[in-house]
Amino acid sequence: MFTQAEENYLKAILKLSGKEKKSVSTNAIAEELQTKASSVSDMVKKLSEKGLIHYIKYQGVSLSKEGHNLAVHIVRKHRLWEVFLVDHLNFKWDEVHDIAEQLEHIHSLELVNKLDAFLNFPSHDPHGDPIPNAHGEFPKSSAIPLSDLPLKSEACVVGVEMDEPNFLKYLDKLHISIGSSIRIIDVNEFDNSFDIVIDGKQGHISVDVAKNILISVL
Amino acid sequence: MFTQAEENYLKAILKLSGKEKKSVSTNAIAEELQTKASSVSDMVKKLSEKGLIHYIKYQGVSLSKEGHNLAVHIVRKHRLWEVFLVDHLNFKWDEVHDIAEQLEHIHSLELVNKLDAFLNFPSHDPHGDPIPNAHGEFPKSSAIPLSDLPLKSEACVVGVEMDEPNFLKYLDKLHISIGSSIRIIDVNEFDNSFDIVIDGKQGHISVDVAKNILISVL
DNA sequence: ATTTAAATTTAGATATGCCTAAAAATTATT
DNA sequence: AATAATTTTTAGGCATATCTAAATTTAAAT
Repeated sequence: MFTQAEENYLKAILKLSGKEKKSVSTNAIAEELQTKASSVSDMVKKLSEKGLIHYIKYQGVSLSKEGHNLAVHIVRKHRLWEVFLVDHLNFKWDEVHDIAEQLEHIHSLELVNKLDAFLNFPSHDPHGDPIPNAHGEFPKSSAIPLSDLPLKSEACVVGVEMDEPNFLKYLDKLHISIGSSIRIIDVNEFDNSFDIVIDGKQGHISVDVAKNILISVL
Repeated sequence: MFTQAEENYLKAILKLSGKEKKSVSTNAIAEELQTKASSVSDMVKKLSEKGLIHYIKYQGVSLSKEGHNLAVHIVRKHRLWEVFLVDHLNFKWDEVHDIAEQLEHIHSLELVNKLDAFLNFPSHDPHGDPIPNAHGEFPKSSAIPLSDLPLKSEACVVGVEMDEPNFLKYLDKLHISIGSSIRIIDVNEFDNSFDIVIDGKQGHISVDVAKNILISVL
């Protein structure tokens, strides 16, 4: 069995290595986990000894097969619990992250799979993030950031890149939610901000917001 | 915030002090938590410094107001999660204890109360144990051990005193479950075993089993 | 009331996971 | 290529939570 600290490191490495599975630096992990590089060095040594990551001093780390599987499983748990919290306990999408951070460390394969079944095998969490299935496979998606959407093209909001409650609450205020229809009418050269239409109504957002909204072109 | 270790100690002290709230010995706690008396001494000192228990060296411990509230809250969480696991995820009553032991340490008052509402404010868990409400009040009950039931009186099974999977599975085999109607037809002097009738069918159980079945006289 | 036995506490170790500060290795700059 | 800047690692500490073994206190027995 693994500790919560170990699991959090694996999750961070999975996130940082991206789908290209690039090698991750000590500093990047420290930044992601809001800790010190020296602490990362310690932990990375331990994870390497346990065979969960590949690690060469000064060269960064990458997940081993086992480490990858474990990290994906934790992501699976996190996202399934988020679905439960929002769909069944009436939490809002900006309230569930911290609770799911705790729930993802509950150890019971049977629990995860029964929860999955109870939730009807959801493919995405309340933030539009893909949920890996029991075999660790992610549903494929063609989502791109709203900031990459060509002018005038109609698209559908399918997710967000950021879980910060303040960002999510801001989207609520803008009436942007998953499933919203969205279109860019104009890009303002001055600050790169966007004039948009959401579900028929006009609006205006910054690049930073546009970058963190994921859409699927219709 | 408190650590899981601290919470487990408080829960153990609550259990051992009983409703008479008697003082609990170091050794009893060590036995309950399957640890060493020296470890208990260390922890008890810490809990005392934090104001969660009253502690006089060599004289045992008792819960403070705050410690009692916290312990009851953990019991509340444990039992609510058990209801969720059995009623919604289709776990059997002998499978939920270990998972609930983990879930009880999730920190979020909102989560507990929303879970409570989702479950329709249950008064008892799958083992018949009373669930304290949001104010920490237990539903009152007149349950007694089956071993104390007078001969021939009809009673209803309302709970069990023990969560060990082997015991619970044995009850399943005997077709004894919460809600079963039960009656003692005879007590066998030789080994104090009981001849019983469960839901109309005859059976035979040991004292140890009878002591761990809670009933309510009709 | 001593002695013996049992329970409890302290002392000293160990393992985890984190920290600061200093050293070492790598990368960037001139 | 040598120096500077950055990154990463080591060294040494600290807090939690546990342990064994020894010392102490309380309770039981003669």
